[in-house]
Amino acid sequence: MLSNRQENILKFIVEEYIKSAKPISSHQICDKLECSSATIRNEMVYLEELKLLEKNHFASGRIPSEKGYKYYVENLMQPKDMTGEDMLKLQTIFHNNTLDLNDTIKRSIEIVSEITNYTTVVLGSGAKDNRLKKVEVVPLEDNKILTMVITDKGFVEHKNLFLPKNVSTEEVKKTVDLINKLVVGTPLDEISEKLEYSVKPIIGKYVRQHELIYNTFYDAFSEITNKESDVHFVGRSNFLKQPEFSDIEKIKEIFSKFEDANCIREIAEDKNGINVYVGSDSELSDEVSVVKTHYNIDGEEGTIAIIGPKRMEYDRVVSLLDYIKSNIGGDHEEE
Amino acid sequence: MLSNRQENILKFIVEEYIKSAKPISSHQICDKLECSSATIRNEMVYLEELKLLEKNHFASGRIPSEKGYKYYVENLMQPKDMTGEDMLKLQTIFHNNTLDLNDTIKRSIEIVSEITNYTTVVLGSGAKDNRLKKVEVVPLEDNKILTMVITDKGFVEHKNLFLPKNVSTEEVKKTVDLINKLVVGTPLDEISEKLEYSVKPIIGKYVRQHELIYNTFYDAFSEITNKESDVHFVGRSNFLKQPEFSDIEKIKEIFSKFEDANCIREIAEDKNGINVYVGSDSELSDEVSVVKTHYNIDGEEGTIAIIGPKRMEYDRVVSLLDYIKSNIGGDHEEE
DNA sequence: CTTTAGCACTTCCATTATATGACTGCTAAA
DNA sequence: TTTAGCAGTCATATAATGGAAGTGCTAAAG
Repeated sequence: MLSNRQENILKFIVEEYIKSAKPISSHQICDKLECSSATIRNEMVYLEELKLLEKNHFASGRIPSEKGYKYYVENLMQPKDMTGEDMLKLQTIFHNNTLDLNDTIKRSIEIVSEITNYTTVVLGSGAKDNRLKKVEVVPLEDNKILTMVITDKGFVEHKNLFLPKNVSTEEVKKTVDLINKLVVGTPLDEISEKLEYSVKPIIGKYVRQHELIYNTFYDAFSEITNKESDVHFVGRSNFLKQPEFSDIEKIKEIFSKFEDANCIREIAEDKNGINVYVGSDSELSDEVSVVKTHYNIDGEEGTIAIIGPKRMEYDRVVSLLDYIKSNIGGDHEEE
Repeated sequence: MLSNRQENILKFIVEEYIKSAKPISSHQICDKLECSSATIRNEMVYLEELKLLEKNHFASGRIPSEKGYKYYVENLMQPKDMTGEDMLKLQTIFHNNTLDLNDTIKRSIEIVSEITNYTTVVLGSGAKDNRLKKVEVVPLEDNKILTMVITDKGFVEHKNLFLPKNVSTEEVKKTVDLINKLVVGTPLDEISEKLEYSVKPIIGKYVRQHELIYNTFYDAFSEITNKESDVHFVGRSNFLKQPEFSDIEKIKEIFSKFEDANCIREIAEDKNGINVYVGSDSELSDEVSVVKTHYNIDGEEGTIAIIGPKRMEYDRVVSLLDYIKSNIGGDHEEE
């Protein structure tokens, strides 16, 4: 258990280091807390024994360790009031009624990325658990047709297909009718299976060239349902602005993680509320922290995450995320 | 006019520098061309006077200048045979019949980025010149409806709308019918105008709550048509692998250009064939080169670009792009 | 028992000096 | 026209130096 003074020292060091990115000396602290630098030094030795603080070298000031950041986030951090400026910028998004949920979220994290200089991500949940609402085809010029798969949650996936020359649009329409009659309401991830045992056996009765058409649709479906959930990244290059990433090797490490979308998807499983993952807990790199939250608005779900250096303004980021979350929820109910 | 030997020297320097990223000395050259280093040095002085070569400092070897690269690309470069390995990787994409044009292109530039370690981009032309094929609404649960705008080229844009409580789906459908009757066939960029003078005046006769519904659609349309053409970037972080970008400031410059999608869009206007833009001609940065080409397959058009350091394997990149271009053209006609 | 002043000690960092290696430019001879 | 050879220039790596920053420890004071 830490004494009050020890907590104050830790809090000061974390917050000051977040601002300056430079190790904090005992002298800097004794100006704030009313005691001498020697006293502070004694306390710092204790905090270092608890692995809450670290030194770069023998005679450097202290910096927070990963454990120190965590202690700060869990015990010392106070919710930060948002500045009017930040609020104003976000409100122009929330009050724009022409935006749907996805766009609102995307725009707002763009703002967040811009004002904080961190990297932000939205991770749609994709359409895996959606159910098929309908399939539709629209004939375009020549032998080109547009195929659309529409889900109950309003997710649309489309694909332009080129019909083999000996297949008429009529035949395709019959297939589509059959699919709509038999498969609508099925969750997307069971579609392939259902096509195979409920459509395939009877399609031959109604449609000529059924093999070709069936295969085309089967392929289109499996491609659509395998489609990875969409990842919307903003402000990756903000990492370049952080002094602790002036080393090109660290940048490489982070960016290669970013290019691998799976890695981002892994950070999605989540508890309720807003969660902070410091350093190694982030699953991305020991050098970064992730603040994230899950949303579920009328069945559309996803994850919003803010990624920055461990030396991140946790209080500000948490309150921004909180603000966004409370605003996207009630968007359409206001009117 | 350069002598044969001078051209050989320039060619050797460019190609060797592309491989090694290190200034080329006269000694390296005289092993290849059969003469002494002193002779080479004399020639190099001449090439430097013509601004085809540069030095980093007094006693360094030579590196190609921007003008030198251009001379190389226009006069000295020979088409490079593709390696079997590169071809094989691309063919797995081209022979996959379930992919439509966009996906084929995206996948193939992903391959290119991977095998070359350069950055690649596809720039769809968007749907600006497309004509409206139809508008469709699908009622989802509660007061949520899915609105889709479909164009004659198979471009689909969709948006989830929340209906105000006092508006029924029937009313919306009437509006959609009206739009389909009156506006179909109009180029997307003229839609707003046409809505205003041909739909708005009469909608009041058929639809109750017409103001609300009309405005909702009007907004949705203008948002959809203003939507920027899609930009698909791959392998941005490949720049980090290039030794000339070990300086974080240069990386910042490039990456900030990449974040600004407009900047990419500017590189789109194009002559026929495959074009090489070295350094300042690239419009991105003096430090990079862009190799790009425009495609137009059955009305779907766009630009493919490969972005790398000036010290780029021009011959290889050109042949890759050539190969892709000749393969995406005839994709669906093979069957 | 806690706090403080003071000093010795450690490490970093920027500066300077030095040596080395890599090339070129030039001159004079082939 | 080509070549050999040498002096001159610059980058790079390494080592030496002096200071600045900040700690740990000790002993005295509160």
